[in-house]
Amino acid sequence: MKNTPLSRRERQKQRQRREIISTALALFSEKGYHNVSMHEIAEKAEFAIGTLYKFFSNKEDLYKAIVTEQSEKFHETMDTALAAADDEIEQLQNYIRAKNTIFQENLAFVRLYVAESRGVSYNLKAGLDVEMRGKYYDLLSKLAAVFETGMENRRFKKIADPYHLAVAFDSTIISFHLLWLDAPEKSAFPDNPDEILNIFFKGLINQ
Amino acid sequence: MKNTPLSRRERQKQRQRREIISTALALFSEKGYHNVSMHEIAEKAEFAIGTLYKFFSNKEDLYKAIVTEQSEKFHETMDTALAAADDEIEQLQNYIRAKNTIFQENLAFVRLYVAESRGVSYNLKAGLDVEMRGKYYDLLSKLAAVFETGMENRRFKKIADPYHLAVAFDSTIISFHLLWLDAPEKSAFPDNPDEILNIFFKGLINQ
Amino acid sequence: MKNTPLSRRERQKQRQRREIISTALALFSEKGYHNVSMHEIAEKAEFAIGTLYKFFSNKEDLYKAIVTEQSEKFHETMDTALAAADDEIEQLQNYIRAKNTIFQENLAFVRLYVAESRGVSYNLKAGLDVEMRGKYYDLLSKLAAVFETGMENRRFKKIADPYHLAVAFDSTIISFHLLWLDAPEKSAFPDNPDEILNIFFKGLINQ
Amino acid sequence: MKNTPLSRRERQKQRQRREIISTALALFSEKGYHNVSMHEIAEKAEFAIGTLYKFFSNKEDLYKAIVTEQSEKFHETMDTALAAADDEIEQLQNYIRAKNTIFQENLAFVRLYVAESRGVSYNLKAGLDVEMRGKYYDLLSKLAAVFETGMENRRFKKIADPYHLAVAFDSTIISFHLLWLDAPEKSAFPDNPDEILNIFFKGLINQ
DNA sequence: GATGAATGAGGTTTCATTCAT
DNA sequence: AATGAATGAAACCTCATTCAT
Repeated sequence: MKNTPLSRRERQKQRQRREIISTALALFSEKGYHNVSMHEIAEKAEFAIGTLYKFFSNKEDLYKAIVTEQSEKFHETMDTALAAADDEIEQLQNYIRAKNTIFQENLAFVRLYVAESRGVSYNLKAGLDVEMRGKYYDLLSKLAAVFETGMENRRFKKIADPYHLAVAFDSTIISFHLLWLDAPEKSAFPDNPDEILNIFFKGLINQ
Repeated sequence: MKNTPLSRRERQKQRQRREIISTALALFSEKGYHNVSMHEIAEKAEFAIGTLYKFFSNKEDLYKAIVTEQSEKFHETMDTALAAADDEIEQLQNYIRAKNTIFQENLAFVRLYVAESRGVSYNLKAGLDVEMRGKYYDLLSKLAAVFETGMENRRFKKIADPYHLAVAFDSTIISFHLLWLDAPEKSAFPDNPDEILNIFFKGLINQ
Repeated sequence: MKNTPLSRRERQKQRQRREIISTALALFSEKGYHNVSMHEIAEKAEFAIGTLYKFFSNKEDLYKAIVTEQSEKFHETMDTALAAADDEIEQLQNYIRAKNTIFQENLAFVRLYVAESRGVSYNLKAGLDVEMRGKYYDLLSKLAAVFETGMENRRFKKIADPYHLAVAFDSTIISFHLLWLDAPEKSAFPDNPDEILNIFFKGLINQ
Repeated sequence: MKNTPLSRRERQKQRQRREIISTALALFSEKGYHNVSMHEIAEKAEFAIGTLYKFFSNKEDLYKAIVTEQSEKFHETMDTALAAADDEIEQLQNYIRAKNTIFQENLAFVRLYVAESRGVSYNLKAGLDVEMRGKYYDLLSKLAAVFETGMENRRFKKIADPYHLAVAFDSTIISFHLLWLDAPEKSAFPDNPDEILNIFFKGLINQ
């Protein structure tokens, strides 16, 4: 991460930027974009309102910075997870585990991410939206490729279109997460990937 | 509760109420809760602003009314679908078909519903949230019961916890819908339930 | 002025509009556009801030309304003055008198008008400026026509370009007004047009 | 007052001060006082914002410095022009020429000066205003003295009060300048003083 | 002495809600 | 009972000014 040694000034600036982003993320995630005022963010982050505007030219810009930054982190992690194995089943296990980790470490962001990538995002004047969805579709395609390769390998049966499988697989993971978030008592956090893998691997029908 | 036929006055009032709700739904769904003003709703519905406040005591109340009303309609339909067959596979087919129909007939609401049921509802100062989730969990339980019964019947293999299966099944359907909504060119609308059923029924692994 | 009989509502609205314009004019004229806040106008006019925005969609709009309205009144009066006589000297006398009257009756506006039509108006995002200057040049042209006709009649000598004469004549009147406004003790208000006429009519040089 | 040669330090300071003033003048003149920020001035002048405040205690102070400095230069030039001849007609010619030169060499300032001397100075919390007007009236008095002397000499006819003549004469010159500034195509720049002199010297009326 | 990051008062504008008619 | 004019709290954002380094 350390590329060029930053001046003390520069490091201080980066720290402040992260401070603002982190405060804003917490508030947005808790109350929603429209229910958080710039004053509130400034106050909680212990900066003057003007300082926020030195870092982000307006509220939307701050929001986009949060989403972009985290989304990049997320997609990097997921890509790495898929690339860390050759075996398709291992790849799927990695995928689940990576998503679990991200989910647990960024609970605040998860809400925003879900809102943006799957839910309804009128808040943003397009652009961000489009970009994020693009990345999400890329990830789904990579996941689909795992299924496809597995089918070519004869490790997997050709039970459905690989892209559809990817959609089903990913949405199932997310659902488990959200379910747990909503009502931790209703289901254990799917720490062990096997429960999900079973659903897709074993086949429900008794022939 | 009072089943006496409604007076003309009363019927007129109901009609107006529905008119407002329908206009508000269209606008909220198109632009998002925070980007629609009460004035805009009043104008499009051709009522005076004061009239809106005769029916709904504030903006949030109107929003809740929309969500509640539609959500009731939705859950009734889904319950009926599950109850319309004894055979578990038929029940699952009905479930998919009912969800497809609702999705297509209430595209405007779907956006709101997804936002609400998926855990991303900052808009509401809690309360509604809880109630809707409760209903949603009830539905998931009924779906889980189908899987459970199927397992007891030996129609289904015990590959996973029935409730988890319900979550996976339902979220997969929703994902297909949202995927199609987002990018109709990327996937056909899942009119035929078989694609989804295959994913869960056949089992991916080649033994 | 009374074209169609206005409803009481409509008349009330017009009265309020005039009230706002008049308050804003007084404040702008006293302190300058940038030194008057919308809150200040609202308070002095005894309206809520929101009410101002019902009448004028923003601060600039209010400003333009003032300037446009008064400028129209001004140019109408001046046109009428020139048209009210055939005799060129009478026309010039009328011109002076009309300007005197307007000046005295609209002292507050005079400052703004001068600022806009002659001074430097960065305040406004063009448009208004252009239009007002256009009208002012039209008036100067009409005044020039009086000089030209007079020359053709042989009532006037061809001592200079008629348009230049018009400019000199008009600016002299304005200067007298402003001089008086600034320092009433330094010069009597030029109620009697003869002093100005003498300057242009009699010729300074003793041959 | 201290005429000792300035230290290098002192000279450097003067140079910086002039640099700031000149940059600010350019910006104020281009966009207007209220549409130029101290940051913008600092940046364009290549000083830190704090440095500006070392030279001028606030924005208004900077503005006053510009106006005062230029106005002194202006009045010196005009005084010199009037003093450079004994013959009244020559004096008037000099007056016109000097004003032309100043106008052309200080177009940026002219805009500000006009705003200030013409009575439309809301920008300043009084004070400057009064001083500048005083100087302007002094100049007018000197010009009036030329007319008065000319009348006593019998070079000029007593067609009007000398002070009034001075006002008319000066305002006519300014008008020609502004007219040219506004719409160069509508009138040639009055390089040759004769056109203006004719207007006042020859007398319009044919007897 | 110079710097420029930080401040926060104050500006414009929106919009949910009230209430006299 | 319906209306919609009026309200004003509160949002976003700018920028003159200060002061620690």
